[in-house]
Amino acid sequence: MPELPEVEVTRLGLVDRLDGASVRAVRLGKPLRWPLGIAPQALVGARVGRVQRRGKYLWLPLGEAGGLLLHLGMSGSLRLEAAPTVTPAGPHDHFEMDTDRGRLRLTDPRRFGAVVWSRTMACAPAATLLGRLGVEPLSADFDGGVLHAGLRGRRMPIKPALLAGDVVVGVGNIYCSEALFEAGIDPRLPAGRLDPARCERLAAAVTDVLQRALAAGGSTLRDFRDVHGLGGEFQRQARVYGREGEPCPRCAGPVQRIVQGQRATYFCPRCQPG
DNA sequence: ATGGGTACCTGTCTGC
DNA sequence: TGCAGACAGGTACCCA
Repeated sequence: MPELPEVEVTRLGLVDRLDGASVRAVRLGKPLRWPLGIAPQALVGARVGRVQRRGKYLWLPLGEAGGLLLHLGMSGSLRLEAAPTVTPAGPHDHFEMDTDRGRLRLTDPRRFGAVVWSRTMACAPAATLLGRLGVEPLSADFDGGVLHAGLRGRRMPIKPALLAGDVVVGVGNIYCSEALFEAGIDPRLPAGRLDPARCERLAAAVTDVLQRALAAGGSTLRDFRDVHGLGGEFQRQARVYGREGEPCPRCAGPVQRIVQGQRATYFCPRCQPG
């Protein structure tokens, strides 16, 4: 997916344009990960509030009508098209919400994404999905201490441990490899073995990588688009992700690719000793 | 509690 | 050219 920067880029593109919009129609395409959980007509007439983000989830408040929890899965993106430019729904458009400010559309070829109705963020099903999420990496609450405390006792390698999202949210497969490279930490190191100094370096690297990605509009490997249909640029700045065999930008040795938990990890064995 | 594996689904690229 | 197989940004869930 869309990792945290891509979701935040999406949120930033929606928040002002949708704030106060009134819902005119809701249409569903093929089934997504879970059913919507409410009749689409029940949302007609609702007024949209300010879009929020928690981890990689977006929350679209709908006033009295509750709200929608959205996830972009692996291949999803949201577009907001103004009235004159609306295009017909394609085969991968699985959710559409017409408002007086334009049409919001979820395009998601792989359909790992989700749009789920919930009364509030604090009740099920939203609360269930959000309940296990760790700290927000771009908030003041996140630092090396949080990381160190959260990883204590874990024998799982740091790469999948960071990816799991229960200590810190939003660090997906690209940014995980990038942050570990920036911090000089071996992705295979057992998570609980990271000392406070390494945790401090890693927390700083996570924050830095995510902020730079956000500034670049996120990463577009294939599917991701912002609400205007534009791709992100961060993938060009990636130091190790997707660069197996290429020279490490620091030591010029070959970048290595390994598989951890069925996901590719890219790293430099010389610059990431532990 | 931790952690490993599986499942969901489609499109694209690689190698034979 | 055709086709099988690998691979892709995520994460809930089941089981050991």
